[in-house]
Amino acid sequence: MAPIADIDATRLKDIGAFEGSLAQRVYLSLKEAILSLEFPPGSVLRKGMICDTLGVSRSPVSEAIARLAAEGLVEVIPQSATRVSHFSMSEIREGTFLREALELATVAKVARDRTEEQLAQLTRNVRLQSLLVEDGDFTGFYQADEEFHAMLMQFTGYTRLITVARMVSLQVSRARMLLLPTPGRAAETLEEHRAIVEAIRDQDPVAAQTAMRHHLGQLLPRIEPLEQERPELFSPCDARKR
Amino acid sequence: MAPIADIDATRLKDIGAFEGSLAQRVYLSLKEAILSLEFPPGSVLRKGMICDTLGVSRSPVSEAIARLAAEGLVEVIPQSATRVSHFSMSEIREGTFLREALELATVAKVARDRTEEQLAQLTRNVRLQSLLVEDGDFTGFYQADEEFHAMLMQFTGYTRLITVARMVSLQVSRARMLLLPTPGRAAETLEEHRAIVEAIRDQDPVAAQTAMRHHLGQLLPRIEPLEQERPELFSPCDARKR
DNA sequence: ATGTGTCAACTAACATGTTAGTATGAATGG
DNA sequence: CCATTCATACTAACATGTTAGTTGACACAT
Repeated sequence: MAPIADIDATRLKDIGAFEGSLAQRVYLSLKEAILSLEFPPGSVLRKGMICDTLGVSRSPVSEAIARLAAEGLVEVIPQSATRVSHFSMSEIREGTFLREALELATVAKVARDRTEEQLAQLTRNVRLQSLLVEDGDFTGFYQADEEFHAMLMQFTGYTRLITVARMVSLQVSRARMLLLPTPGRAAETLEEHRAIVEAIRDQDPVAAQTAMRHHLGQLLPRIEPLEQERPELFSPCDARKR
Repeated sequence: MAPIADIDATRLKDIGAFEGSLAQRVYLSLKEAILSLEFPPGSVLRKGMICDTLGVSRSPVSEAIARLAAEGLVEVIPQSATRVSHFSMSEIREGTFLREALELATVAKVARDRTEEQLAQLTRNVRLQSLLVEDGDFTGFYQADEEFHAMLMQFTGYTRLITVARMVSLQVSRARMLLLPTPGRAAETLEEHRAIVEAIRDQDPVAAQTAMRHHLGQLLPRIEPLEQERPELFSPCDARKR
């Protein structure tokens, strides 16, 4: 009768797998566990346990948690506890809004300023996606998809763009983990990517934005049903204790 | 001959003026000093000195500095020092790009979904701006300007939007401090705001975006000359030591 | 049985001690 | 006189000790 507020597991990826300062590595390890839903929404993070598991002191752990809190991945209740944030449909909607704003600006700029080399890279990526769809390699397709969008942002020449885009749509990325990819959807996605690349090829910013808007518009309707299907992952459903 | 890498002053606003945790207050105090250019770009932040000045220990100061580093306001050289970031024209350009992306999405949504009450608030704000221009109250006008944009973002119903917009254009805000407001520019700005509100009144998203794009486009050309006028504030000018 | 007050245990927040990496400058060799 | 080395001093990064606020359970009164 109490999976309501459960404790986190000790299956954090070892910090040796990452690089950078201790705090950075702890941050990445925790972030991965949260985004992969290995730490489910609502579960409690105990500093002491994390320190023991990872074999570090509380300083780097505190810094890591502070960053996660700033990004909204965890909620820290002062002097009491810190737990993994629940999903919130309003936050997810906001994330898609912000991401769309950035992606539209990105794709318009790239359509205007693209080089032949950049176009070739995009075309190559889409061809790779095509192969992966044929092979039914969804994991590979997911990666290629991510890379496609990252590539676009990189082509703007704005280095922080990817970082900001990742941050604003963190909740969306996490919710996306619950969506199992289907052959049909992957094929559709591929076509949407093709349309974007074609508009970029033609250096038509308006068409590129339209295609991107359509592409991004597919995600939210697929996430929304989750609120009914998995209500325990969302926030305002419970008036449990007290 | 060494204003090259100078030390920071002790004129931080007392943390008693802020609220929240110690770390939060230290963060706000430092941020204010950096954004107001009281800590000039390139100056070195010493943890010890900050601790003494503010009367706190290194923990909250470290957390505050970590946050400032994440936002790009300071650069920390591992094991060595942390200094206030220089201006970087490329970062400022990127900031304006990101801000424009967000403001355009914002204004389009508000133009679509606005209520009468929201329109009234915007109109009221613009009328206030008009008065302030007449009175030559530039400080007040600056605040009303900020409020105008904040209001728009608030009207979207997306709560993080303001935060994200502030963050991505932090460098721009800081650079803007070097621009002294002129009567002419304030009057122009007022007209641009009027155009935006009119498009929102007509619920015309495209016109609203056009007006907003024009409005935001005024800023960068006014910042760019600063790179020549105040080269010491910018980064890539020096190959000093070693 | 139920609402209330007290208390003990636990946590984040803060303070302080320790370590290790970097930069500076003096001493030395070319 | 200039380059190189090496020792020293200083810093951020990390570890650990301390404080104070919150929570939940239990006792007790109603």
